[in-house]
Amino acid sequence: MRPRGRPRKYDPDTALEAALGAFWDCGFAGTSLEDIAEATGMSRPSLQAAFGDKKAIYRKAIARFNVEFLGTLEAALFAGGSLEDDLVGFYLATLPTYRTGPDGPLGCPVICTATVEAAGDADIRADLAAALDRIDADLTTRFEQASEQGALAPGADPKAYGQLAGALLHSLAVRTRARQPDFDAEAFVRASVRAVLKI
Amino acid sequence: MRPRGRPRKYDPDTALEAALGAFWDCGFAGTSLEDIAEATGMSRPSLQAAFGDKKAIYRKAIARFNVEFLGTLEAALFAGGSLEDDLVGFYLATLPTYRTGPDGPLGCPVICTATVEAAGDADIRADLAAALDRIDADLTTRFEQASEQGALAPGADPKAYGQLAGALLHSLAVRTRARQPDFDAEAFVRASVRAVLKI
DNA sequence: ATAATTATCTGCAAGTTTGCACAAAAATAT
DNA sequence: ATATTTTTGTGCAAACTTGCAGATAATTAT
Repeated sequence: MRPRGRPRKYDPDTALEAALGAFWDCGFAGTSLEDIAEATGMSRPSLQAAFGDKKAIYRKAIARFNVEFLGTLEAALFAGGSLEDDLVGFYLATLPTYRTGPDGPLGCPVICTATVEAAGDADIRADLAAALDRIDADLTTRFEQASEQGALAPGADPKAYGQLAGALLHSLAVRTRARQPDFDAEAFVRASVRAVLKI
Repeated sequence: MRPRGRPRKYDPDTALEAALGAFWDCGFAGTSLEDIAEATGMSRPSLQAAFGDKKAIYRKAIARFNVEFLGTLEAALFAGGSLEDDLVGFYLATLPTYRTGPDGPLGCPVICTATVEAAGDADIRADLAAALDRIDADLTTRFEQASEQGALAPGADPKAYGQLAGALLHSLAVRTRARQPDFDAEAFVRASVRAVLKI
């Protein structure tokens, strides 16, 4: 059953996805409300009425991305394979996303655009820290699981390995957006996982 | 002997350092020429006459930072200690810089602010890629040196280890700016180095 | 039908941002 | 002294950005 007033012309979820695309390209400060309006097909006043000001739009778009993307990563990380396979699968699962973009790979919208704003904005900083924490926690859980199954060296600290593995993800995001000419993401992932797992 | 015309009121190097401070805080897009003028004490037209437009100021400020900072890091990396000590020293050498900032740690001005702009600006992207490449190359050289001295596993690829070690630096930059509440940079560095070196 | 509700659209007003033109100032060269 | 050179400073014009007010449209409730 429909709500009472005039029906929305645009689906909020679709609009947030389009808004994310704009922020992904140019970052928070580099994107104007006009850019977002163009990307979503909505007018500025409609955007503001639906989501709030620019910062609110940004945070909602990022939050929406995190739900979906981190879910995908967690599925890969806990796919039930060997530790090496699951880790490699975890990183490779980012690549279709990190490589999207109208004119080339844009990396991760959170790591590559929220980091700048984190210095001056406590809310965005907390959002970013929470996202990084969740990645660390997921990876730590996976290493704990591996440790229980004897797939990790006896004295190894799962939390330290979780943070180390998280670091690879951050770098992958940055390197993808920077487009280092000779960087091969797949080779980097496989070699790094093997090095970390002492294979 | 002085040059011919009216003497400069401000030292270009000092001005670029002040401009870097402004960009470090708010990023490229988030910093206005007025902000830079205030930080340097110069008027906007003087800034433009001395360095060019905003992008030119940014690139010169970043280039100046890179010369000094990467020099410091290289000195730590090739201090002549054990591989573990030199690597730990390399990362710890970043912390005084990464932790500076008027209201909290700001991370690395290159990794944390150039990455956003890299998507839309080929020049800044090339600058960033070159900086990341140089870090990778430095670390690779150090691992090659270690390999020759038998301090690395026989089959290990120094380039892969160089990229892995570079990744830790990228993450350190991002994490510092994000201020994860429970993140301990020194512990992260020591544990990660030990894990990578299979100790 | 009429009222009530919700969303959209047009337009404006205030503030920012940028780049440039032009005049003034401070030094050296002749 | 006068001209030349270089930097600095004031001011303006154009474009952009943002937020909001008020009108219009589309739907449901009575």
